[in-house]
Amino acid sequence: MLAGKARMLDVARLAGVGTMTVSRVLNNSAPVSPQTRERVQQAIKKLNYRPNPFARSLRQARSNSIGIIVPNFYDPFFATCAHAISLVAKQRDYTVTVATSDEDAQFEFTEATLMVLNRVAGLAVIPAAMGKNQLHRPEFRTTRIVMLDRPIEGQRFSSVLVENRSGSHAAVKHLLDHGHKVIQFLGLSEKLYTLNERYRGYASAMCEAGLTPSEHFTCRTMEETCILIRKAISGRQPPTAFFLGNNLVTRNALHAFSQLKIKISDDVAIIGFDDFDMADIFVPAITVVRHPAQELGRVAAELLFEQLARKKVARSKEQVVLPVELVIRQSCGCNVETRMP
Amino acid sequence: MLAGKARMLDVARLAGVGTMTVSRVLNNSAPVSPQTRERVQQAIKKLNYRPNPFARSLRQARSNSIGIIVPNFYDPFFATCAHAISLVAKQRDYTVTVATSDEDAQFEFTEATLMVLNRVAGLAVIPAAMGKNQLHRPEFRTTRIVMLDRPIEGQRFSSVLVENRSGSHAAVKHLLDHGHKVIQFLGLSEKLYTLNERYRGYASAMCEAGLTPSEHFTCRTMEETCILIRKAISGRQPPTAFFLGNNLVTRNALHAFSQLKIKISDDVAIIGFDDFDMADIFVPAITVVRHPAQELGRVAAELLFEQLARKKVARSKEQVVLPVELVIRQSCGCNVETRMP
DNA sequence: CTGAAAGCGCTAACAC
DNA sequence: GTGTTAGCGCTTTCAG
Repeated sequence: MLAGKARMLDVARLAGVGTMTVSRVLNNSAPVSPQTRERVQQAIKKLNYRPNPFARSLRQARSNSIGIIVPNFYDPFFATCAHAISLVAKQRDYTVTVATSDEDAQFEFTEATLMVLNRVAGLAVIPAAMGKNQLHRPEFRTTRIVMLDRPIEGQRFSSVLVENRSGSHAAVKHLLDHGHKVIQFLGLSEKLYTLNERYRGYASAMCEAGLTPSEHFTCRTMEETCILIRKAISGRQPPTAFFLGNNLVTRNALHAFSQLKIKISDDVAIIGFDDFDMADIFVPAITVVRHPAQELGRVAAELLFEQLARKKVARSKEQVVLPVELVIRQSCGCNVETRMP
Repeated sequence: MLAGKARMLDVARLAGVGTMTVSRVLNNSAPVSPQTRERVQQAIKKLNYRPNPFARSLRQARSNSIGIIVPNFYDPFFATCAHAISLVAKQRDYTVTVATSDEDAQFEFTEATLMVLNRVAGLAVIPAAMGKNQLHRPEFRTTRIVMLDRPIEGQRFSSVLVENRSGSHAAVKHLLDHGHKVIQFLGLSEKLYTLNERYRGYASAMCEAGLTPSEHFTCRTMEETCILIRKAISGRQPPTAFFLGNNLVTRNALHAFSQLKIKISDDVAIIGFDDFDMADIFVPAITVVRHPAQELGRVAAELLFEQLARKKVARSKEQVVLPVELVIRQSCGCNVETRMP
């Protein structure tokens, strides 16, 4: 028998009960006697019955589906988060609809609106960096939303973040322990919450060591980064180490160093925030602060489902902050022996 | 006025028409006089009316949503394809639900079934490599499905592929032009369609040059790859160049070369299939055959929507094959000058 | 514990 | 061109 053809009425007839009893067995929404339940389940199996999700959603005015909005899918970090969220959703028999904001709060708003019109049960969002966030608008008042990676200021939304500051602090401390005195922070944009936090972690470590922080926040392209680094290197107090704010900055910086014939860990030491696929293969292997991307998605999804289980939209916002890990390889100056098979 | 509160009846009353007229204006499903249409549109706007997607789907027995199934999201190639598909879907006012198969045909089947039960209008799939494909089963007879990147043998499904053979042929030809005589092919698995095709392209180029192909198809881990390469290098006819079947193999091989202290382009030349994020930053920069991942997703999505527009499920299968591009950098032995900003 | 009736919001089919 | 009727398949409500 083909799935999706039988209706609830067919099941009810075969089991010799009313449709409501079938519905109750399916949803555990009211007690059903064990014998009746058994008969109904037999009938369901026999007919290969599956409830029609639209009829159900139409009646209940909400679907068994959650929405995910991330800036893009190119950044493996975002892709990994999205994947982790969808794993949890699958586990709970929810489907997932996805959309990307391209870091634009306006697009994010459009996508979120569309999802709400499609009656998603809730939303998991990595908020767009550009523009004014719109998710606090009244039309989302009744929508459960959880933020990942970046919080939204002064709002009701729960969020799951990572230890940006302490992670950066530890990384910079490691560079200081290697004897570096002039360490520069390279960021992507002042608009990004994570970059700002990481800068603070960096700055506090520098200050504690009695050193002056120095930063460039605009490593958006390889060209820009190259120019910035060249200028820094040829200055009066050339940095002997760099702390790179995220994987995009790391990418740009690596390119710049190669262009400028600067040898990493001979000429300068570096540590990046956010691990990436080739970090351990690079020569020298790049020391990084590792983001628990998978965990971030998982926890956010669980938080969302927790909220869905509650009757009312929560007024209080929860914040979960996940630990990060300093993965020491070679670019920091450590001489870690690499394994030979 | 909050969206999603007004019903079609409210609009009809305000406009002084029947609900069917509203429906017709909304769907362009039948002619409506300009004046009436105008009145209806005014009412829609005034009430901020949005049709209820569930009621619509319930009635039409299908949703305005397509499903995407890819092996995983970690591989940027898959993520990019998925993104490109969802862009097209958005353009056509379709929502997208996603799922991953983990390269397992059984999981793929489960996810596809779930999506069909959720009445997706169609499916875009990068078929799982492991296990016997299940998408030809009768329960999918009425489902529009388009395959990307990998076809399914002898089935009714349209697919969008890339020029695996000729791309590989060109890459190997390039290595031959550099004077290499012993070139080895490194693959990931014989189970992967793409790897097999690329091997054929490699082999034909070798044969045409009067040389013997030589391959290893099991570069699944860095350790395995390392052992294979070491053995090859220390053999009687050590390869002076390698052609790497996909980005995972390239990754493993790069790791192995670094472990074995083999200098790329000094000791051996390499070309990889599939561009990757750090390829141009590596020292030396890696020459690759570039996959048009974005294009692949776009074309597949358009093919799918074309099929959706047709009344009946197409019996004939179409195949689109997209060109690839040899991106010459340095690992092949070319001395391409890198730009300085 | 169980069932019958009503109706969620929309559109196909048929009037006019 | 337009309106009326019926019903998609389910669950809420209320009555037993």
